[in-house]
Amino acid sequence: MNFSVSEENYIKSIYHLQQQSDTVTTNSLANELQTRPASVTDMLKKLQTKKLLEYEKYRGFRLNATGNKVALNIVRRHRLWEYFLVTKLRFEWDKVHAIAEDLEHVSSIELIQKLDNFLNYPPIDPHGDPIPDMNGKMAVIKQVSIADVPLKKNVTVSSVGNQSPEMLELLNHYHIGIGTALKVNMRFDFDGSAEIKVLKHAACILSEQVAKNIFVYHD
Amino acid sequence: MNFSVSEENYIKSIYHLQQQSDTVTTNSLANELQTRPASVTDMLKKLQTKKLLEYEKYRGFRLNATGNKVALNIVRRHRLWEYFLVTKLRFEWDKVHAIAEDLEHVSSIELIQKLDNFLNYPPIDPHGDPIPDMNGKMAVIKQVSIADVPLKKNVTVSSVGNQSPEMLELLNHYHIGIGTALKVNMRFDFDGSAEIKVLKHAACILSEQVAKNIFVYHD
DNA sequence: TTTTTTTTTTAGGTTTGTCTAAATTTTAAT
DNA sequence: ATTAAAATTTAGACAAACCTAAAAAAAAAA
Repeated sequence: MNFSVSEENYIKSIYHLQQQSDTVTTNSLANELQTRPASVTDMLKKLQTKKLLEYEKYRGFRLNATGNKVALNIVRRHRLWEYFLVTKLRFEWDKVHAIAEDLEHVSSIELIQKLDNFLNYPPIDPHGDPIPDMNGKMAVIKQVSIADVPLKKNVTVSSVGNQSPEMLELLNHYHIGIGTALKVNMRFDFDGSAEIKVLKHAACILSEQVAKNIFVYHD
Repeated sequence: MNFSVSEENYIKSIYHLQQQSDTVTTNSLANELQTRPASVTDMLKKLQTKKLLEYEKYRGFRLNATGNKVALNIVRRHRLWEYFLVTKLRFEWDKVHAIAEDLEHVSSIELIQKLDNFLNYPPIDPHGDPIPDMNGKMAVIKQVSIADVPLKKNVTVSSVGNQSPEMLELLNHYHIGIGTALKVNMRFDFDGSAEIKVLKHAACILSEQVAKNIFVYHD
């Protein structure tokens, strides 16, 4: 089934609000979408007719199994585009959300599959959130900072805590970005610094302050 | 200024129809957009208020300088996305139009600039049409087939005349695709076959039939 | 030059997604 | 348990983009 941009935005927002509280209220959704409660009620009726919601008047609502699947698909598209924008087009992390918000509504299934393949099936987006696969499954992610990851394990950078230009400068210098594969050779207890090795580049030392801000995942 | 998807589609279609005949008629535009003449008239009024058109009732219409700039920008987005879909996501040439039709309406300027940079500023899209630059300028393209290009010149594949699976198989085998840089080492008058060299691959011989179907450009 | 045909525009209606203001229901407070 | 406050829904409007049917203008034919 196919959904309008508006419908998709409602579905996605309901999904996000459900992560925090099981059922969602009209007001919170109106707030999330920067719209009016009356508009929300209108759309809820529509989504209910399309059988994506459990909804009882005045009682709140939640996505049913179908709605959840649809939501996960939208989230998948959003996060894949974010990953693309950061790793391929070299956008900075904080600039990609708005653009991905547009791109996510281009709903060709083949497009998204081929994009996923092109990006090498990344499990995590640049903000550290997991990317659902075709069936809506996402990896349960053991995301740790370089300060905590086991030594000698091959890991992949998933996100960075501090996005200041200064941090960016440092990361660029050491060839570290989202998706970079690296391993921690050793860690010095004296100051918490870590020696890391990025493929094809010389090993380098990161201070504890930096290490704590680089998050990685491993399988 | 920002335009709705509908407005953009009208602008783009007027631009395309103008390539053939200087002024455009209501009926031809309705036909191009698969819509009704009455709807076209409605939109023309709107585009006229937005000062993109020269339009006299019952007399036909055409884009003015501003409208033309807007149109070229949409064409630029469309063709860059087509190039992306074919060269990066490995879509076949005939499958990309519909998807690019959606992507072209995502109108972040920064997105398109970075995409252009990522793709290495391609001057020609996978159908052999020139890609306008930021200012709407496009290269006048000397597009020739491998059967006609001068020997020893560095050229880039811009499009392929025959898109059958058989042709694709052959091209893949020789590592030839849209954007591939190659040169023609020699050509045999006996049968019109050509020896070509693709970077990092062994030289190979293409029959005249194949050579005639591979179009290239050079600066 | 009339008449006929074709093209284009106007008039009025529909759908989607939004809004405001009023009514209703639920929740909280006295 | 009432009453007051907050949340939600209904009723009725509006803009964008489309539609059909009828009117008007231009082009073609007699």
